[in-house]
Amino acid sequence: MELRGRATIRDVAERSGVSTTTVSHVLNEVPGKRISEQTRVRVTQAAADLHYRPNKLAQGLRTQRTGLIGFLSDHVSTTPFAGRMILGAQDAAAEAASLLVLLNSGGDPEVEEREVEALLERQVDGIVYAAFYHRVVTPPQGLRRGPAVLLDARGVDGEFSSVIPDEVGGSRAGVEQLLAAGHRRIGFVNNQDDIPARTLRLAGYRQALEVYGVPFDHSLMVEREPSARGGFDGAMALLSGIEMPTALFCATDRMAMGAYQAAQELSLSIPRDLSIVGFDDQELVADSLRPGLTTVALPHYQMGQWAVRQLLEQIDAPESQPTHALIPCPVVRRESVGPPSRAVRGLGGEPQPA
Amino acid sequence: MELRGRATIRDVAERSGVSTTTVSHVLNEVPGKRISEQTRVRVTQAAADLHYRPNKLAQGLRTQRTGLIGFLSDHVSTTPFAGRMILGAQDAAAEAASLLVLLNSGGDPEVEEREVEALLERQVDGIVYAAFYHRVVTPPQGLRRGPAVLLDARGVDGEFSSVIPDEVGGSRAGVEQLLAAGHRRIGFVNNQDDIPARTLRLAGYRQALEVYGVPFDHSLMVEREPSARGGFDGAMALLSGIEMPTALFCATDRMAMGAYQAAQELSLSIPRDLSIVGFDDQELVADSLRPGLTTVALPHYQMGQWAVRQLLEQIDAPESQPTHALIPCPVVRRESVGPPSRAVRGLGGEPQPA
DNA sequence: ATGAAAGCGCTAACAC
DNA sequence: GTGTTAGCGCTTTCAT
Repeated sequence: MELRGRATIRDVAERSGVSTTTVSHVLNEVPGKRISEQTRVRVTQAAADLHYRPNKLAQGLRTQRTGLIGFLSDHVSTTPFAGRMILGAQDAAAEAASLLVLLNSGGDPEVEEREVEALLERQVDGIVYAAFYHRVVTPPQGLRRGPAVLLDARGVDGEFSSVIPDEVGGSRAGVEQLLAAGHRRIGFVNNQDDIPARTLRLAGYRQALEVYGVPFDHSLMVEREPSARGGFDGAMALLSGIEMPTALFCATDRMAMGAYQAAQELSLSIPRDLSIVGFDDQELVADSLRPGLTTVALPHYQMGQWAVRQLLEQIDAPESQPTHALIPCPVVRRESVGPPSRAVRGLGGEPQPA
Repeated sequence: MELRGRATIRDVAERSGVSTTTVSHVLNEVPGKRISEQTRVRVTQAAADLHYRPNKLAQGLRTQRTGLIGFLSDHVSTTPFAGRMILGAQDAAAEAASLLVLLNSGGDPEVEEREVEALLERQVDGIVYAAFYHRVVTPPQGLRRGPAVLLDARGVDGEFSSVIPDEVGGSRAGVEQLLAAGHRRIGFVNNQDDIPARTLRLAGYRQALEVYGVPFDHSLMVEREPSARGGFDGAMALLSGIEMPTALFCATDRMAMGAYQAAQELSLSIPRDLSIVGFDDQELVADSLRPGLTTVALPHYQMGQWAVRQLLEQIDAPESQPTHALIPCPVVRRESVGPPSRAVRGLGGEPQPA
């Protein structure tokens, strides 16, 4: 049976001896239409016999609803996080029998506009505009022409609904892991890039300290590029200081990986001599490190899900107001956090973990 | 301007004072239809004025060609490799003005069948069936009903066109890096899973040895789970042997990461005391390790591209024979390979690294 | 060089 | 309860 040669509603109508209207009524279970049990059975049977599947294209043309959702992103699909975001979006789409049409702009605004057009031409019901890391964006103009939601991004104005991770809360929770374990000198290896995460994660770090009554010490923070290299450098700088921190909070897992390398370089054992908490929960990294890295997870799946659910709502209620969601970032505990080492705390006397 | 309220071909026809037929001819540049320069201009102008964009749904209904390609996979989108595969597919699709419709089955065959149906209902022009690691699959029945290509997978019979990485060649090239650097005792930390990569990468390893006239030594190979943990264990086993290898070839980058950890544990410096080559080129890992990991890249982008290109060809030539492609796996040189350490080669007398 | 008419497969008023 | 008719927006013979 060829893609093209499928049974149509007419075939089903003929085989069951009724009109196409009736077939449509039966198969779509249109409410308010009373159909005799007999016909219902005959139609259903005929449809089954013929392996009839409605042509969604024709359906969409008629109903002005395609069950297609555009998923437009800059680099998202090549990013390790992307998958979970897309999966969340997909699952949410599936709840409404919708499918995702994927498109990558590579970050080029012109390409972006063209791609929005391509999506619109296909009569998608709405568009999710995704960024591959939390940032502020100016979405393509075309987005205004239909329902749209920003994923892992905030628009400059609040025009579109959007969903982003609760960086502050996540960061605070991460640092609190360290504080709760007894650490008071906690170095912060921050990302130097000018993105929301930088300031937000710093804010969370400060909040956590405040909760524990620990004064913020500027000399405990460094900013580097968000790579293993940057993390290594930053950690080295912090750990080579006069009064070495007993723990490090790293703005990304890759940086945390660099911090591990620095610890190794300095013959510091984790978590005995040094505790480390990361951010991102890049499984590939966090779970592969020895010991496993305690980190803060970015809720990509949930964000993807939220975006599509919100989009579907907007499609059904076109005049609704934009909503902005903040999804929590849960801490993922592994083995990189322990009590502070006496030696470096310089207090002496307390029992020391093996 | 609302999604729904877009200008139609009729609006353009009215505005330019011609029939919709003519508009269609002009806009689609139908060959053989001579249109006066005047009308052409008028139509083009009207279309531009109205921001006319054809409704692809209607077009597709009429032409039996939607410009939609189904991309169905098991777990692919949540996998770090997925992105490049999807991107390659997308780029190839773009060449034919087609879009990708993404679907994940989660590995459930029943879900898979349903999803193929969903794709078929949408009248996709063809389907790419992708696996998230190279393996042998029995594709869903529904796939037979239209053009389809297997990506990173081989069908049990050769029914569908398919594309997979040249594991043997890649593996050989990787090991040759080590041989060329002078290594002769090369440990192989293989993946224990029963998948094509296991035997194929072993075959490549043996081929490389053969080229250099080095006999295969069974005691130099271990098989472990393909994680950092497994790599650590495997490397430990090999490096603790009586005659320690001077280099390690690891079946995956994650395992290589474990091998780095083992080296650290044994105070072996890479590449001075031990050279390591991985497989996969998981950037996140390979590029973050210190020193950078020399590894063999899996050609995900190219495979994705090949799959869609092949699919498009099949769509245009429905009766063509299935083709099977093997895409080369290039070596990515970083800093984990050096000449063998004299000390561990067991020649004696040489100075020994700290 | 241009247009009328049919029809892709489906749904939705409105009849009966 | 079921059918007739029109039409979603487009392309494509076939006329003229």
